Amino acid sequence: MNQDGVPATTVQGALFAGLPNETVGALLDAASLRQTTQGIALFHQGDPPNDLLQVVSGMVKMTQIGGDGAQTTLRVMGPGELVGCVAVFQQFPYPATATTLEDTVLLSWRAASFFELLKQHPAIYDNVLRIIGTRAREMVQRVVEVSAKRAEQRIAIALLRLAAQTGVEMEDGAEVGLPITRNDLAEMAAATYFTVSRTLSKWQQRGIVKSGRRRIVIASVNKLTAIAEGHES
Amino acid sequence: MNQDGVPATTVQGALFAGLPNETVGALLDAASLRQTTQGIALFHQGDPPNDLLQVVSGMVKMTQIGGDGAQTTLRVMGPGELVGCVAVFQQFPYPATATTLEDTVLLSWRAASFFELLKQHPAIYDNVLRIIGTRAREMVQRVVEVSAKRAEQRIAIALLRLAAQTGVEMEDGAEVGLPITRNDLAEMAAATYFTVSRTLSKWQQRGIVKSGRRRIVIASVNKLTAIAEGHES
DNA sequence: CGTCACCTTGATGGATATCAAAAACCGTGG
DNA sequence: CCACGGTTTTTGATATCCATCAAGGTGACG
Repeated sequence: MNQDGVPATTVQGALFAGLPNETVGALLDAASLRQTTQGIALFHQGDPPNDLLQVVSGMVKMTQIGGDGAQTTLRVMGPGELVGCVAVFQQFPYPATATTLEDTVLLSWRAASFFELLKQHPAIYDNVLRIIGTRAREMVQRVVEVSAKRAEQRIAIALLRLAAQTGVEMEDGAEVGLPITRNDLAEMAAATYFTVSRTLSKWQQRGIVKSGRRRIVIASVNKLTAIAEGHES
Repeated sequence: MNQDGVPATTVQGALFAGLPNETVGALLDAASLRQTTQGIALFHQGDPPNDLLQVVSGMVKMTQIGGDGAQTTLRVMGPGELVGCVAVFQQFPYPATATTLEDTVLLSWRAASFFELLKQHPAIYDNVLRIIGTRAREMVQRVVEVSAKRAEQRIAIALLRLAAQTGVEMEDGAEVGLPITRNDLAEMAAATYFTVSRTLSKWQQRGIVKSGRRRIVIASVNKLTAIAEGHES
């Protein structure tokens, strides 16, 4: 891998944090590169967890589809994040489907070879533990949000999170850095796209956001944060 | 600890699974016993994560209280389960408050001494990783439930989960094994106790449950499961 | 037997989903 | 450049779920 043009010094992500160069090298040697276009499913909910993936560039969303057909987006993952890590370590079927939101490059390890690496380089354990622990805390956070907050707040939270992950500064605010439909946002916020549309319209009138087709600019992060926290007007 | 009357062979819980006797002994030696009555807070949301706890007997519930005062019960934990494990391993403030639901006995490790043990007995890592990974998967599950299901389904799910954790067989069904108020159930199901009361009344009329003051018996697990899965009448 | 905690039930309202229809937008192929 | 077709978005009307408010009932326990 190193000779593939990915020098170790540019490697980023919680998996590699604080590891000696030798271990980083071993990880990279065992990985393969995977490139995809937008809209590709990296794996499907229910598949056996054969591959551990790390986003190098691009974005991936994790969605679960319930028995009744309702889609829930669990999270959106960007560069440096591990996709499918809990499933791989626990050898459970992937609980959700991973879909690319744009052209995406990934590092990929076969589960078996990753376990091999873990055995040889126990230092990786710490990072894995940290990553999974962080994942657990994030999900706890989401449970509370969905349980206790109203749709408008959840939409604000989802938008702010997206902006933090992908936002690009504009002269008139922060624009979400990838094309996003009302429906995408609805799945992230546990609402319908009707409600999302109405909410964005209302915010636009108040000058909090500017939105177009597949495009949202946050004009006032402060006001949106206030809404997210329940300090409603 | 061994000499305190808790022979290693009776130790249970995912933390000890598969460990050599020597390691189990070291864990027990480093632990202290903690006994509490019902209704005691073991730690509070926001406290520094000083102690790792394992339930030996009894039940503990984890609740988070939001800025607006709304309580959400994240989960109920029984014998063998680790309370506060993610917070301790990540050294983050406890995200929720742990309260005993009945008289409870716990094993307790100070965070520092547990990390010491981890270093000396790396085999524990595997178990910790497994426990936290399982926690993460459970929380993902909950996100989907709360996002996509209706109140009646969530109540059914909460009841079935409680029965699985604490249920005792009766001649007329499975009784939830601890006193539980409508309000408790409401916090678990992200609903109000009014809705819980109405729902239980309806189910009682249909012969699915029998409920009294702080007491619920599931007369038909099958029917309740059908409701939980959305196969409504 | 009074008091407190818990539970039930009804009436009402608000938030949000659902249904319906049309408008805006965008890429594409003529 | 323009017309077309599909996707996305908006907006309105309505229905539904569930929270909220209000009032009283019921059981446990000192």
